Amino acid sequence: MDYNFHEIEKRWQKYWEDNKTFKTPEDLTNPKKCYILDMFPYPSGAGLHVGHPEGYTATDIFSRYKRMKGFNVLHPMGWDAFGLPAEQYAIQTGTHPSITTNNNCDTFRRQIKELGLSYDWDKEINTTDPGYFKWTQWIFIQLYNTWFDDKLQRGRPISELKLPENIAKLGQKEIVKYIDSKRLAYYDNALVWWCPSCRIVCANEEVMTDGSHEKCGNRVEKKNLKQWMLRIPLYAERLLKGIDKLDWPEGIKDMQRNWIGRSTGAEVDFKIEGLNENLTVFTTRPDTLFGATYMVIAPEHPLTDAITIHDNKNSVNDYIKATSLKSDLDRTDLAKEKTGIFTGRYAINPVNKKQIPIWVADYVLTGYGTGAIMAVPAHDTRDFEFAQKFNLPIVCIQDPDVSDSEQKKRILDGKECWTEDGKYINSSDKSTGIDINGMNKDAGIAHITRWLGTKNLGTAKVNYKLRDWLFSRQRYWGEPFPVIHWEDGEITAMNENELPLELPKLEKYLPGETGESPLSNSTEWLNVADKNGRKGRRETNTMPQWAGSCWYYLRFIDPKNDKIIFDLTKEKYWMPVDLYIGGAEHAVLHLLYSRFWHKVLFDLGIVSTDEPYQRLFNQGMILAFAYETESGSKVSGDLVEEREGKYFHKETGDKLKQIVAKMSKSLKNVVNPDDVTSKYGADSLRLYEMFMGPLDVTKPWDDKGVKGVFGFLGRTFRFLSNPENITKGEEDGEVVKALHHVIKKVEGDIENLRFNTAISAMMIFLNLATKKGKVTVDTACIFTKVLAPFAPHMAEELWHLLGHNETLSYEPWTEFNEEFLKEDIFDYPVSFNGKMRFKIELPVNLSKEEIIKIVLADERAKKWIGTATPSNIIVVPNRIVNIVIKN
RNA sequence: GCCCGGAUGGCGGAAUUGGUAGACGCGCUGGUCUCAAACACCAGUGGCAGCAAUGCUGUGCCGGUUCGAUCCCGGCUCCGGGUACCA
Repeated sequence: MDYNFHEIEKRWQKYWEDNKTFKTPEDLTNPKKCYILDMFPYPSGAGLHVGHPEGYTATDIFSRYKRMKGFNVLHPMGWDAFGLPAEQYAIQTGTHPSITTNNNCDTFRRQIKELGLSYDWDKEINTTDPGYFKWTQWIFIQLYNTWFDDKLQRGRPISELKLPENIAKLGQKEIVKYIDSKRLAYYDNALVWWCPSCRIVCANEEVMTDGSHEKCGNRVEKKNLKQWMLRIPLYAERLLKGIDKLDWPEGIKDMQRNWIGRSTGAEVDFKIEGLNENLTVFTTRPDTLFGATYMVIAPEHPLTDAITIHDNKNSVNDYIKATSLKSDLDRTDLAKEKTGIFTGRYAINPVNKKQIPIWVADYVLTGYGTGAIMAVPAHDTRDFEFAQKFNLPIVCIQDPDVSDSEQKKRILDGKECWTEDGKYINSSDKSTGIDINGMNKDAGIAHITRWLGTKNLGTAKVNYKLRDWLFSRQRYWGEPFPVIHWEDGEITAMNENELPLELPKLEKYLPGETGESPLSNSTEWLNVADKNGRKGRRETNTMPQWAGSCWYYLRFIDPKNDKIIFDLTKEKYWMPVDLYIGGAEHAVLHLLYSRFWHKVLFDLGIVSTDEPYQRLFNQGMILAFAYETESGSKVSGDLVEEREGKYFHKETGDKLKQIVAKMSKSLKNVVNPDDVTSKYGADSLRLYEMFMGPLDVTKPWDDKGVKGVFGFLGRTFRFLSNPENITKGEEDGEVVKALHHVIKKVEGDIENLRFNTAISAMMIFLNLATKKGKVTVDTACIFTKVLAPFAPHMAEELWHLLGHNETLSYEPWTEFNEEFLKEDIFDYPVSFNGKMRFKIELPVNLSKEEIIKIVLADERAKKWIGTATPSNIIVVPNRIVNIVIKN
């Protein structure tokens, strides 16, 4: 029978849809549950890319396998549909973004269904649906009404916030100010990244290291605007600790840890000469205080003006002005030539009472630590560079642990920077009574920190790189904030029963040049009044795209609930997500934001788990072949021709080099899943994407590889669909062994997401079966089930041809039998000095002595031993025999 | 600079993480079928030498540990990802 994949796939897709085969079980008593989630796509106008099916097929295989293993499976799909492209299209054409979005969703849905992915479409969600974003707004209100109790390390309702007595006395305005200062969501002036091209504010995370906007590549600027911010740093410690328990790739965990950027040290107070103020610095190396020869404050530091003495005012102000004009790109420029200016004033080093100059320099950042540092040029590379440039003293206080005596001398003389450990020198002072000379780093830090504490000069302190999350965008196509700014300055959140707050229809979608969102054009929507006639204005910013994707996995559990965000019993049953697969580009942002919201919801008793995603896996990118000339210029794919495995330019005839690059329109090497499906079928596309290589690595698409798996599927179908090949009665022993081997291999590989080797094992089995010419019905059925998660359409068809009337989606997975896998004989490799020379078949239960005896008696062994005497013979049972001969 | 990851045939990749390197697939070569091609099927395929048996060599480079190293340790080179004046 021919492998008519078009007909087979269409028929089974219809069957699954008509029968709602993949409807999520309602019965929540099955203790085996599995929540398998994909990172839901942004439905772009271009349709599905071959990168999408990679992750989707992986979760689909896992889902289908778990169903056969008797699990209740939740496997949903939806659309992260707020976003800039639909809005920009609206600006150009006037088409409402919801129309564009719905069209794109239709395309995506059709394409995904054509891949035979086993989603429960009754659970489909769309972040732009008011029934969905009602609850996004609702969560924002929860954040607004939550404060973080530092002692208990958890979020609590704002109603439980106790007012300090001194605040309570100050009156309503100060009380509100105090409460607002504790809310997880707050509204404030913020120096923000502004993309003049997109006319939009960007989060720190959306600005690339070269100062360009992630979305459009144009350069961003700083702008001071009123913005909504979320206090994610309060959860830094929880977010950091939570990472340890997660079954995530170590690399991703490291990236999150680095992003959170915890560092321990101390805050130290320095007295300022002639000012009744302390200058507080944060340092990770309080032990190096004796080497602190100057101090630096950020240009934006609040004390800058007070510290600068009269004579230096002009020069310092000029410097501050110059740095503020610098874009951050220049400020973090590669050259990083340090600049700075002396304030004219001195601080007192607490450990030795020495006067040290205070400088202003932009290599000290205002947003980290206290915005001021003590500079230890001998042991910090940045300070060293600065001190050299401005001729500031460099005092070495650690005897470097280096063997090179010249280098050692340079370091001791302050001519070279030493950042490693070493025993302290020059680190004692009679007037203060401290002496850490001879100690090493750990002891020194502990000693000095303790001393600072007892003298009230400083305290141990932990700092994080993680900053407040800028949460508003000057955009139309996003969730409106459920808040009102009243004319008297009060800000209130809307009542939960007034949600959702929908977007107004607009004539024009273009944002203002000044940073005003397009919503400010909609006066009717914008202006409100309360029952007392007090006038107010709605927030014109909208939420960033992260908002909808921060919690969608929760709504999937109960997507149609219009009474509450989700049913708590259902949440308790399904959470946490057991497997989450998506691209590594979300390693920090989405996953960190999402974990933050989840923890807040957990603290408020809304969710039952502390972490949302128990197991995470990142699929690698799929690249494509591209071609370039010897000089390295790229050649479009349609201008390349292949001759005898070599590549040439069709027009110039030049020899071309095959390289691997991202798929791009300009290189004409974009692979469209629709083309692959129509040529080879969805099962082939699925199988190829899984067979290309390990799921997590980047790998190039190769059309010829699709043909390979297509051939395998064709052979499988032709063999198993032919009744002549299917027999009754006892199965051949070798086939039984191979069958159980493939069951075991596939099972283990699916659990570990190693689909490429699972497929290879199935190929090996089929090769054996075709060689044998026939298999029993039982074997055919079992192998069909093994294949089912990977090539579900064909497996259903075979299952049907083998005499079944129902879907095999819930057929119990056949457990492999270890008995069948046992070997009686092992083919021992015999090696001499580690080099394999010949093999010898021996029963598996022989003793070492017996093995040695038989091997040494072998003619081939005699040849290799010759006249020598083996000095040692190593026998590893059922592994190897190694004979050691010394010459 | 710092933090991760990687380097195995012509290509994608396997190897129970110390025990037969190159599974499986692609490509290539030869053959069967065909008027021919495509499809399908059979055989071969790391490199070098040899008609062959077989031998030598081989997992980015240098060195080490070991009876034995793709795997462990030390030192490099190159490639990919993240991040960056975070004190």
